[in-house]
Amino acid sequence: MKSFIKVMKALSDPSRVKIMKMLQNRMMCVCEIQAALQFAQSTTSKHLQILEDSGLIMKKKDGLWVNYSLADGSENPYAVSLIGSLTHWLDADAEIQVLMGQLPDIQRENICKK
Amino acid sequence: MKSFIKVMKALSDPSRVKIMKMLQNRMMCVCEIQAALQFAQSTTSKHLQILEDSGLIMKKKDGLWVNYSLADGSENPYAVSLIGSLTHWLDADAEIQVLMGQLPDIQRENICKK
DNA sequence: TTGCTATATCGTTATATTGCGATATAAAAC
DNA sequence: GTTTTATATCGCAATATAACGATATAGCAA
Repeated sequence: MKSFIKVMKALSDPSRVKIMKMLQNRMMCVCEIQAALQFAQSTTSKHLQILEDSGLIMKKKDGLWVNYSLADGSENPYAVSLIGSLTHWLDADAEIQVLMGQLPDIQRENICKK
Repeated sequence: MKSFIKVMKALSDPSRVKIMKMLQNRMMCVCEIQAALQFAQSTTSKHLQILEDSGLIMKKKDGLWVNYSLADGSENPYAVSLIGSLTHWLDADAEIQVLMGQLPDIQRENICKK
């Protein structure tokens, strides 16, 4: 029950769902996600932590960057199913489409390392 | 997005998930659900309202009783999918098994009409 | 070493959620 | 009509969540 509730809670926030949809497209570092969602860095980091803790996403350090991507699902069986469903879900959603449209312009080279 | 979030929020509470699992077994009135969950009547009613509003369950009046059952899913496409997944999910969960075990003893004839 | 950059964590505030008891509504019985 | 019963709604307290800024940590560069 606990792991199920964790996945559901993680996906009951629109911002976290947006993160899932972006990661479905490609792996991203924290500052890219932050730029896409227009959130403070601490807020972005916390959302990512909740998603990771539920087994929906995973992280991989690359020097100074931390790259987040969709989890393979080995952590939480309910996460596998939801990740799969989310693949087709919400593609027609207006908010998601706007977000996806600006995704190509969000690259860590342009955002970080000022 | 909004209807998706509604379903996820509805299912991020253990008590509401329990209600879903019970209704998967059979239709129930409010006082039966209240007895099963050991909640105040107002609390039970509120949970049911949240589930109904998300399109996960539906109600049917029968005189003084209001019978709740799983929705057919015409209200919310995400609800259909989750109702389907929940059919097999959590059957092995300890809390759910205890609840299901005491379900046969919970009948409106024994609970209401004191 | 010192600085700089990306990310994580802490502390706080505003809002949302969950529970309750009290009250209101609706339908049946008297 | 009044009473009874099942359910819904209201108002409140306790807790959880989501946002922020400030600070801490980790890794590269000089």
